[in-house]
Amino acid sequence: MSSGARFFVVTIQNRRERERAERHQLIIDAARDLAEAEGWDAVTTRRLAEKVEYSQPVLYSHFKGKDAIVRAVAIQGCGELARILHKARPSRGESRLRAAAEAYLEFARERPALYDAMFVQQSDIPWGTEEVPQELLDAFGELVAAVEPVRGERDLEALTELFWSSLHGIATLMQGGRLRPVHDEARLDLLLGALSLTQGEDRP
Amino acid sequence: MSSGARFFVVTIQNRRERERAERHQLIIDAARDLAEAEGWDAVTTRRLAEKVEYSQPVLYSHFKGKDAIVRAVAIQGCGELARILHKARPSRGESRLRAAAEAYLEFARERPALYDAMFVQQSDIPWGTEEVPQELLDAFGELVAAVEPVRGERDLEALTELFWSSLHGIATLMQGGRLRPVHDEARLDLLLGALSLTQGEDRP
DNA sequence: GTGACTTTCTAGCGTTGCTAGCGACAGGAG
DNA sequence: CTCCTGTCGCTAGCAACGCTAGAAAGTCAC
Repeated sequence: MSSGARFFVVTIQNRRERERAERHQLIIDAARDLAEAEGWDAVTTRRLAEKVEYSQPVLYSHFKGKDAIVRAVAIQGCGELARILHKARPSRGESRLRAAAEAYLEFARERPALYDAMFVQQSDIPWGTEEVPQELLDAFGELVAAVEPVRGERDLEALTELFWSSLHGIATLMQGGRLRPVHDEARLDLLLGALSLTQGEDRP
Repeated sequence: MSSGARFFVVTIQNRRERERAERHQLIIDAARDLAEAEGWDAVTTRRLAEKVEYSQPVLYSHFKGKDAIVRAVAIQGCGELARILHKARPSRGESRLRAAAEAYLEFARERPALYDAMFVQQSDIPWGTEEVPQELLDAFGELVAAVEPVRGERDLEALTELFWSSLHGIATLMQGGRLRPVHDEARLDLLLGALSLTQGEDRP
């Protein structure tokens, strides 16, 4: 086997790997689009296969199962959320905390299916100490940065977890129609007021 | 048809209705037990029918479908949560808000499947203005009562919604393993401190 | 007993996630 | 050019799902 032939083979393999990677992403995108258009119940392996114009078994050559596809969508969604939070900058007179909160809630409201895959549907994404996907760390990092200015003497990580939890609770209960839309504004104001280091004089 | 016969018929119908009601409850209990033991994925109509020792179609003579069974479990779960919150009284030096929060989180932790049916799985339970189940109003009412002492000048209903949202966010993210257990205590302390009307002097 | 009515079960439909095993095709060897 | 080999994607099918039609069993007044 000549080195030329080897080189040839390698480039062919590269092309194949590239095509495989493209198809991999195609599946993820199709699953996300289908879920956002018709909800996760509509995302069946048959419909997904039809959408990417391959047969079902092809999906299983890329992902271990349907759960793994949802997980891939979720992780990429975290990357997107991180980007959105990073771009969210306070307008005049607005706190960074408020800008982040509003961006987070808007994301959850506008992309409910994606949000669902990320934070509601239980998946075996390793959130613990081991091998957390970078996209997740990025998103959480953005929240930490937004909380930092109001941290005071409080534990930054715990405070960020509380901020995130509150936003998550609001987002999911709203999505389920369990909160009264009349209070949307007041609820957020109360959260931001409560988390901020005000001494109480600027509360209504 | 004599009046005696009519009376007889009526009592027989009463007995039948009573037996039907008992079986109705039996199905709900079986579904809840099965879900709590093995998760909602394990609650199939076949397994449920087997557990109540009837065939599948019997389930459909009581409920419109599987969703309706889950909904019934959820509503009764709300009643149970309301009772637990009502019994939750602060111990020495503890605020009522903290007692309620701890009881709520303990409920979510100890009965994750039940909690899931109540507040996570989307159902068409009418949360809006029309025909909200009484159990739900009771549970929310208990939260309102717990928030009232710290309300200050703030809108009581919006503040309660925020309190509930924060607890719900903490509960669900914890359940998914998305929060670090190390911060469990600090997170709750921060929430209670933030929501209370402290002037900041008692924050660490 | 008999006939009408209710209740319950058997059996099956269409769909789901997933997989075994076949056929087509590309690339290297002679 | 022809054969061989290994990769690749497809067809077809499995078990389990929610749900339902229609048969079978049971119950009651007469």
